[in-house]
Amino acid sequence: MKLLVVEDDTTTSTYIARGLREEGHAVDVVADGRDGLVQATTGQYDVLILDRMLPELDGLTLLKTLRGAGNATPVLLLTAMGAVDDRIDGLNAGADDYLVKPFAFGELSARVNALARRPQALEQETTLRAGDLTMDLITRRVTRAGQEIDLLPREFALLEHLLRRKGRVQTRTMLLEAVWDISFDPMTNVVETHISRLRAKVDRPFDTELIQTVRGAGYRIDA
Amino acid sequence: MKLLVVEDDTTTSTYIARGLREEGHAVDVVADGRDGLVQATTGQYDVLILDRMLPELDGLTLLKTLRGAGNATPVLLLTAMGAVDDRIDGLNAGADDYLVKPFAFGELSARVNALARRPQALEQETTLRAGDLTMDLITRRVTRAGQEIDLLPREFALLEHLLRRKGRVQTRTMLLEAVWDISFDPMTNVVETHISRLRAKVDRPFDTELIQTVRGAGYRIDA
DNA sequence: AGACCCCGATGAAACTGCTTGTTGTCGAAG
DNA sequence: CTTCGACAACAAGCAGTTTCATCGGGGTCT
Repeated sequence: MKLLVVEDDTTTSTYIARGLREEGHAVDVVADGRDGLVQATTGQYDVLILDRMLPELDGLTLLKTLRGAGNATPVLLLTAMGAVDDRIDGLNAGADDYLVKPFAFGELSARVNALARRPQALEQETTLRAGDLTMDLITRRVTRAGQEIDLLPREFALLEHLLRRKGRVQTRTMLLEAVWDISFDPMTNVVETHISRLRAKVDRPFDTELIQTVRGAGYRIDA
Repeated sequence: MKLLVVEDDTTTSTYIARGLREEGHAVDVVADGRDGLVQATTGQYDVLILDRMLPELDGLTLLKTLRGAGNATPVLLLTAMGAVDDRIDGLNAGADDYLVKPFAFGELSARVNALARRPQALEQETTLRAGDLTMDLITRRVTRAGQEIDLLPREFALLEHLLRRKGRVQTRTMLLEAVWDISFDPMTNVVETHISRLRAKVDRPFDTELIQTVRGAGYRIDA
């Protein structure tokens, strides 16, 4: 199993790394957040072990960035603080599990194994992603490249529908049915109108366009 | 170490109990929530292992009741569901850790030991916060920017509910269910009314607004 | 009586869908 | 190869509708 440890305290990181290697894993170690992000995005890891407090780039930010980029590698967050709030922040940021320092090595090992074993994307239900776009269905927040976008209810519904069938073309009829709940052609261009508005908020301010029109067929979202 | 297992599925409970006894712990087992509550409050346990779904009295309710009564025994929550939301609910209710079924015994053991080792009462969430707002659930005091705000009972309940799910949008229906305990639409604007009153006390006198309306969806609190 | 809460009315603001005019794309004819 | 026409998609403005905020009256419980 290939693991990445991002931890600035060398005492801790060598302790973790040695233990995991003894269990037969391939372990990479980096000491700051920026290197961590690079390494995490380029290497194919089974689990990331991430300290919350890091130089250069804080662990939570790193995690958010990673998730924002669509990376779903299981993350175990190490935190020095034990307050519930911190855990919640961690889970919200996209961590799959957390561990409060100090911890026994056996505990870390158990959790790492649990994470690797767990069928991924079991969580995902609450957040939809496409490229650098994130849509959180619970908080009802949409962000792209870290920037928050606020959408009107209909726009939100439309984007949600498109994201849920990412990559597949949705015809006007399908969209009318799903988002407007009408099964006849209203003889107007409601769909086009709303796609246009959605684009103005979601695509226009950024460099790559996520919402694509398939002429003669419909629309599709794709990274 | 003295442990209590509250679990209705006998297969699981005997599996857990046997394992823990082999490690030299004293283990009591009860099969429903009501017995669990009685046992937990009377016996002096080091850790409680609590199933989330229980007959008679649901695990989460049990936990809340226990915490409400000032009992700070570390609790490990077992949950069948893996969604982040459930974990957050669990942690909010006062759990110290959770474990998603199915799990390896070693994992359970590691966590139980970790909980017992951990200096207690470090958690005990009695205050909710959002930005410069503080809500103390014991003294029932709410302050913002150092200034005390007094709320009517319903307003207090509403704010508490929103704070407990900080960041997440709560629909009118959810609020009616949770704060008013009614599961039908009363066809009136009770919620809006109380939100309005709450805002007058909590937001209006200050510069940033914590209570946000998400048009077409509901309300959300956020710093 | 007092405190608290629900209700209905009212006005304001937000949202949506339509209309209209513009731009873009494709294919066939010149 | 270019031009033109038809059709598809887009964008902006406007107006009807829906949703929300606020207020005061009246009911209810203590």
